[in-house]
Amino acid sequence: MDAQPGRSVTSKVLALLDAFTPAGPALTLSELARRAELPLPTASRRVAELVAWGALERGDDGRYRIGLRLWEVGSLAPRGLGLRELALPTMEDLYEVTHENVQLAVRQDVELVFIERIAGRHAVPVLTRVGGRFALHATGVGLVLLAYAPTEIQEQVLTAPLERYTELTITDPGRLRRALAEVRRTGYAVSDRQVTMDALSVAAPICGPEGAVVAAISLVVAQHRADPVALAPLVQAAGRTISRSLGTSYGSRRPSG
Amino acid sequence: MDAQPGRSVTSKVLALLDAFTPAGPALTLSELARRAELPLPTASRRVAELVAWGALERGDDGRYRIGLRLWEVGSLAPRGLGLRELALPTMEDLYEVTHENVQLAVRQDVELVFIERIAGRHAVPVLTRVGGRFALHATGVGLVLLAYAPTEIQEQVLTAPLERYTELTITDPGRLRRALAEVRRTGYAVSDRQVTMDALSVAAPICGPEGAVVAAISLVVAQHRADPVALAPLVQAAGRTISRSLGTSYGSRRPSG
DNA sequence: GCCGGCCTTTCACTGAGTGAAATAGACGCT
DNA sequence: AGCGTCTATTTCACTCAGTGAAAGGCCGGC
Repeated sequence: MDAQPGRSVTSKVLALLDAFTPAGPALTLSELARRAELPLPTASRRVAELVAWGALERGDDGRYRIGLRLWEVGSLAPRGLGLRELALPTMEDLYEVTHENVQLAVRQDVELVFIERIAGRHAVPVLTRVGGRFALHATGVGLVLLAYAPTEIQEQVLTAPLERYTELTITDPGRLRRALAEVRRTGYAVSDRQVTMDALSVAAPICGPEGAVVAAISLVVAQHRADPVALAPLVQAAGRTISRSLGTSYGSRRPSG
Repeated sequence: MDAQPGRSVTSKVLALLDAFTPAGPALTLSELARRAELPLPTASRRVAELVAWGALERGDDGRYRIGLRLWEVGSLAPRGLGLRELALPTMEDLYEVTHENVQLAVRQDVELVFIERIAGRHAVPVLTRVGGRFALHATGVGLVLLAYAPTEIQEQVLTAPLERYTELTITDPGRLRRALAEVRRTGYAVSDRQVTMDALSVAAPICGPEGAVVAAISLVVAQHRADPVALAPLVQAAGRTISRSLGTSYGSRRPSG
């Protein structure tokens, strides 16, 4: 083969799936090939197989989209829908009591992924999307997930530049390190206007059967009417409730994130 | 290669993903190889690549599960999370008004797939699972999806044996054909104790921008206190509301299901 | 000790996958 | 009609990624 050797067929197939993003969920074959860095004929053949299986779907407009079959398989992810199913009742309780945004997230490498969100119609608008990613160092859930992450992950985040979202975002590694220690000491995290200047979030850890932190839950409220200290026990209690349900089910053991 | 020629690498990778089911979401490599009908070394290599990418995750127990990365990609499916996001507010309204189970489903080939469910704590327990499949001929959503499906799909369902769930399940092709005509005439479907003897569901279609039926929404209520004729307008209105939001967004055009 | 599961590595073979090039359709502009 | 640019598919000869039988390694149970 003339192409750069060392590229497996599997990696090409996965690169095609990787080409889809929240910003561009519908792509032509050419776009797909460009993003996956594959020659057009190769992309054409792999895509045809993916469509035949249902991993991709071709719309009337000729563009390809992620297929329902892939969504079905994805829904079997324990850290995705599995976690959501267990957490949702508790999240709804938290929403009923506060009528504020409730968020559930897990860590994937050095980022967080939002698993579920209950957005009150009258609550602060949040820009997060279920299935979307975000940096660990700014949000409440992110601080919790980072505080309890393995050391090597923490170091990776602390040594890389910390993106600034507002003037209150922690971008100094030393300050972040102290903030994480505080999270571990108190058992909850507060992100005060570190993502947007109008919002504040309070987050607590969710633990798996072995006691390791596998997810985080948070309340996002309008900053001006927020009392983090009053909200913390509420969020922590929710976290503990979900941790308990995790202990009794959750497939079985925790996959290493 | 000694193996049966004609099996592409891609098909093997997809077969590995296919091995996971709601009943068995955590598999050892050997189980995985058996279900995908692959020799162990082959499965081992493909699985290693899938794990490296994040499509699969390996737990502390050595079992493989669907990975979060695959859930992320799956969440980009327009007919999955995309549809859910658009429909959820309306579904919540329907729930607030009735406090009964609200279900959202789409058709995939000759079955239906549940996209979302709001299950009231005090409502009839339903056995459906988000991401789960079901036959088209019994449920309310199924009857709607089948009534507006392409002729070849209808014929496929009508000529195959119709599984019986209760004594009221329609298993006669002629009767089913008449039921579907009635659905098309009235614009809604009623499944009266055709899945379980305690539940009744009323369903209405959801249409895409081109007018084609792309999904169905239903209320599932306890049979003894149900009044289908009273519920129908409510469900139909919800269906129309969601259809309207579909017209203005939904990525763009409808993929052929 | 020995067997039954697990899973990974070795090694020589070979056809599935390859991509440049050619083909062909679909649009827009002049 | 003619040209340019975008699409996507098909052809064809080459070759290396993928292959699986067999061997090796690692637990636990008996």
